[in-house]
Amino acid sequence: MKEIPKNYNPSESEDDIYKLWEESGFFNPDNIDSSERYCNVLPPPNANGELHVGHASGYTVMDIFGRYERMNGKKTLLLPGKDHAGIQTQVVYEKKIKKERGIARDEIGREKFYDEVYEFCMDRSGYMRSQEKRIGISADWSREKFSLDPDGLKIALETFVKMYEDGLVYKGNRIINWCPSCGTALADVEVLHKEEDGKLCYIKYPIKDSDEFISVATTRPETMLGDTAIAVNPKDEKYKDLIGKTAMLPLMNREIPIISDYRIEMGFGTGAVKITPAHDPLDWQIGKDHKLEELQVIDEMSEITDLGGKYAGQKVMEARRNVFADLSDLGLLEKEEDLKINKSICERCKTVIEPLISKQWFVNVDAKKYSLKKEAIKALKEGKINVYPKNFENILINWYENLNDWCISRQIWWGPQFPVWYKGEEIYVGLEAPDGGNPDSAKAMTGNPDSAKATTGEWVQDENTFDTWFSSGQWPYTTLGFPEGKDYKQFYPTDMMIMGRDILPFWAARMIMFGLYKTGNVPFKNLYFTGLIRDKEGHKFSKSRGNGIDPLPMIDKYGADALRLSLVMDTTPGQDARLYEEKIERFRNFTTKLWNIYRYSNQSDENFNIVEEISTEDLKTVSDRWVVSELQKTIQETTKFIEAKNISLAQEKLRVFTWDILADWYVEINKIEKNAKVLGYVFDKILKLWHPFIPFITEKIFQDFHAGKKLLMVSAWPKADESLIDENVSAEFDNLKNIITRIRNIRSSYRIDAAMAIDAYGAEVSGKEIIERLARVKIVGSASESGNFMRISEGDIALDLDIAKLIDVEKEKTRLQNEIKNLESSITRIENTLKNEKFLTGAPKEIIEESRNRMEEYKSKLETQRELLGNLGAF
RNA sequence: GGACGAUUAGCUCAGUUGGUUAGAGCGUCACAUUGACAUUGUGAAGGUCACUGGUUCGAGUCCAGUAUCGUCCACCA
Repeated sequence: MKEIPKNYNPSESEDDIYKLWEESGFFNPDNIDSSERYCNVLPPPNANGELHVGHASGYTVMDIFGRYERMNGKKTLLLPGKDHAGIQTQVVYEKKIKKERGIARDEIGREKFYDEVYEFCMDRSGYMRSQEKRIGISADWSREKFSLDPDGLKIALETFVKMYEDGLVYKGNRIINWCPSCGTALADVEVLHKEEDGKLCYIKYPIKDSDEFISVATTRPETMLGDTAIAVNPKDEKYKDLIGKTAMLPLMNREIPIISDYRIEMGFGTGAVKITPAHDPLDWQIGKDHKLEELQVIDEMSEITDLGGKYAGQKVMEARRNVFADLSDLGLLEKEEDLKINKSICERCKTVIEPLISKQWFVNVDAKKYSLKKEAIKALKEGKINVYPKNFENILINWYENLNDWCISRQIWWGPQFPVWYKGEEIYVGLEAPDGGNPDSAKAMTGNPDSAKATTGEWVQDENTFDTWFSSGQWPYTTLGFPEGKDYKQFYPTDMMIMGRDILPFWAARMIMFGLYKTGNVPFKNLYFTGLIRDKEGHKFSKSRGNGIDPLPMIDKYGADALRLSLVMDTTPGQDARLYEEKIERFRNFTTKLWNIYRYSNQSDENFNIVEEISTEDLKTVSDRWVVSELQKTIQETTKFIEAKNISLAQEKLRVFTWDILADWYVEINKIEKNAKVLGYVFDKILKLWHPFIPFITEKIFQDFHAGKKLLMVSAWPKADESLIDENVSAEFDNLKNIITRIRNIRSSYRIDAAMAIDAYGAEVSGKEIIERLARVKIVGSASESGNFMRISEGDIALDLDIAKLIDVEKEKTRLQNEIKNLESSITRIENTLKNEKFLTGAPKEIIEESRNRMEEYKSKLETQRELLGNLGAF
């Protein structure tokens, strides 16, 4: 007999198991012979850090589906990769060199900086890959991609060229979000809004040729230097007479018109607004519509420009104080109020955003020739993508409907440069530099992309780099090798995409738009959102809070399987879930349980082996038939739930079968009525059913039987054998089960010592030994005609328990009376339902039939209980 | 302001196309060391499914509204 330790030790075997899988070659779909395919291009984590629990959660879901499909015999590809993550990585690396070497990127220079960051990403990628393997993800590492790999990048840049030709991208002056710290423009989605305490400052602007004033309210007094109008709502009675007049801009002594615009809210502040088109998004819109001048008074370094008069050169905050003081001296400061203001901050470095006008590259998401957003909405509405959970489809559509043009140029160094060249006024867009060009001639950045316009007579490449999401939005087909790659041809459109709900607008939405535009097809057929993982109190994990759970120590301590279960069990797609150590521990306990079923099986029979097929002749007892029948139902239901992408319910079904049915009942009974073949058969099936969820322990056990000759990973997913489903066995087994439970109940409620066997009478009772053992009774003789016994019965099993001396008769009477009352009310309820004409005509036949049966069942139970109550009178 | 989500046992959460007496884990209480497992077993207590109305033979589930909490988007100068 094999010596099997009491507990499964994950850290001892997980690495070996993973190696076994990897060396088998079956992570690579080329080694699977099948006409069916399954592909999930994995979301590439940012190659600048390490794996966190959010990655682990996503990978677990991806791996569950991937392993399931592989066991179903499909050529299965989980394609891993890493993303260069432009701004974020640049920020991370700048911090690193600042800390370690005390230098800034300018001191290194663009080219060298780029090379260093590249090396850094390669290093981090390697580390992260090792972490990903520890989660157990069955990805094909031979195909691993990096977002700056030349092949994939070329495809992504070709898209830009195509979009340029189709008029879907343009370079233009628009107001953008400028991060003074990162020194780059940002897309709207890269800006966070944070509410803070601030001041609302009321300034009086004199009306020209009058001694009157008009008051405006602002949270940023310094921007008044760039005011080119004052706007009021046309319906505002208060200002009706002032529309069309001219105000004098204090400090600058500039004449500005008073205009009317419907976007001005009458109730807020004074109802009059200073308009600074160059430094506020709404003002910019209004300025465009009213053809106002745009005066840039703040530059990319957050300093006042020459247009700011005597404040030129001052930092924004400094200018604010000075403007404030000067207005105060002039008596033009009316008052100041406290106000909650919504500050825009950079997602990556948390610096306050400076809205300013800049010449940037934009994607026109609603172009005449091809509307990216409308095509995406259309595809969704046509049901080309199954979205899990379903309601996220509405969120996506809503997001598209509100989508504005997308700024894709960044003034950072880390990332792919625009395939655009300039010579004087000429512009060339294409993958290769035109003749005479010198693509390596990038110069130091000034923040103004126009500086790339060389005047030297040579072609000079645009210095801008792409927004990361421009390339990652194309990930599904760039990684597969659009349009001629073998993988593209066999795996696109992919089957599954899984991501956290927080990156829906960044990523899911863009992949759909790009996929449809470039390939004419959706990038994936199923889109599954996970919720966010939060801490025990429901807070988001964050570095500053220090409440994150690092997945790797958890794997060390409890095993990857336990972590996987804790991340996906009892969860709903798109719904946030909490994670904490006790929860992981609880699932570790489950793996121990599974292990011990295995251990028991070996101990009970020295030739124990797993068995793939079984026939009805092998089923000797009610319990055998019951457990095998229940197993078939479990196979059916588990499969059904996975197909419906409901992994949580699939696992719940399996857990109930494994723990409640198999371990707590069948294994206990098996100790008396041994049937190693049935046990081996059931065990084989649960190993397979559990494998996608907990791959390590299941494979480990499987290898104990197969010693590397066969892999559980590529074993066939079980199919239910309907001939083994016995519709009647459940009721039959329930009699046995219920009688045992009844006795246990009696023991518990009357405090009968668990160690003491209760004498009972009922010699011919079926399942005698099982009842004796599991309920700890001693059947000492036949039922007698008389005597102070408590009779219990379930179906055809009846026992007389000799416990008169041990129990409290009154208590038992009360219990029986209560049960009788419950049964009576249930019966009355069903009777009324069955009397209801509408129910009889409206409800399906099965339901009516079920109700009738249930009523019969209750009635027979009621009779028994009444009889028992009567018997008690004898005591 | 717009969109979306949540509200079910003390806590954390499941609950499939509407159909038994609404479930699990943890926690609590009582008992147990019986041939795997104390990382265990047995049993118990604990819920007017947020509220109001509607549809239906039948509602935790569908519809409308209300309340509270939360998320995202837009944004008030």
